[in-house]
Amino acid sequence: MKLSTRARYGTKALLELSLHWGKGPVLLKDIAQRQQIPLPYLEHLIRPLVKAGIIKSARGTRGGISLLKSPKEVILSEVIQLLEGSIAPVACVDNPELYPRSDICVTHDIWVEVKKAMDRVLESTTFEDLVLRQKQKWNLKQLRDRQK
Amino acid sequence: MKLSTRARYGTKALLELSLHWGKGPVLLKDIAQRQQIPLPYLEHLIRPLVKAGIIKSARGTRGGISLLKSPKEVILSEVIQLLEGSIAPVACVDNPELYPRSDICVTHDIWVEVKKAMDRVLESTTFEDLVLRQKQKWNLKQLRDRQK
DNA sequence: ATATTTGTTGACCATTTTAGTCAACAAAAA
DNA sequence: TTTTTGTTGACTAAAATGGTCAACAAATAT
Repeated sequence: MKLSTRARYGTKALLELSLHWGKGPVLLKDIAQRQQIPLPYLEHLIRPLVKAGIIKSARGTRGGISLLKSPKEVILSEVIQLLEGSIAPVACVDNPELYPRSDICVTHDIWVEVKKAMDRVLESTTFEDLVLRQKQKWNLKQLRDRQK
Repeated sequence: MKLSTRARYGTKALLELSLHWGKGPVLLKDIAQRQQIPLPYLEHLIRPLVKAGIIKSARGTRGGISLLKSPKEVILSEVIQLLEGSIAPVACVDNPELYPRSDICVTHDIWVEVKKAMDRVLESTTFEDLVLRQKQKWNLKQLRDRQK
């Protein structure tokens, strides 16, 4: 039940972009370095995000990638779906019609509930939320560091 | 983020045992056939459940496996943990101490929330619940079938 | 122009995980 | 002592994961 690195790296990249929102494009190279992601791998990861219209990319000297939407409009569940595919714990949750017995299968119902519980968290989280949380964390850390 | 077959098969096997609770041991062969699980695979799957004291096994002519606890006392989250390991979507949720940056990492916090949401479902579900749901489903199905 | 800096694409690959299989064995009961 | 079951450990095929690499394309700077 682990999330793939695709989803983890991808959300981190989008968080970087969200923190940089409104300040022009960010270099893939820089994201890769700051988030410890192999650059050639990151190049592949962002592709579905470009396709989905969440980010755009530009080549050349002042290129890089940047958010197309406001962080407020980028929902975590959507991003995970793009990078990871469905988070349903079992395939029959997504298309019960393929699994003839799922209508009398009680474990099926439980996995539906688990997925809904995950969705409630992921659908209620935007990248604006993550940005706000991040800034709070940094403030707290500064306070802690000054105490020493 | 898919559950492994271990967890799926294992919970199905335990559901079979729960439905049979109080009526003596069930043959692995029968569980394997009813739930479409390869017998030699099932033999391996049940081992952690025996070790954990949830079921016991007996060899020989009137052997098989049977529940040691009442279905009411067997919690789904515990079973999943035994068969699948932690359901935490990322490893740093389980031991943040190994990941130095998790205290300032906001994605970490989200994964914690996702895990908690899953746990709320899995920890509140016992195999008695599953048995009751199963019997309700069967009743409904009978009613539906009579309508035809 | 052309050199440099970026992103794009597709093919490739090593490692790990998953989902089993198989054979030899052990114990209980008929 | 034969039959019926579960036990154990070694083994394996296939798929998924997590990348890498090379050739290319487009923007910008000179």
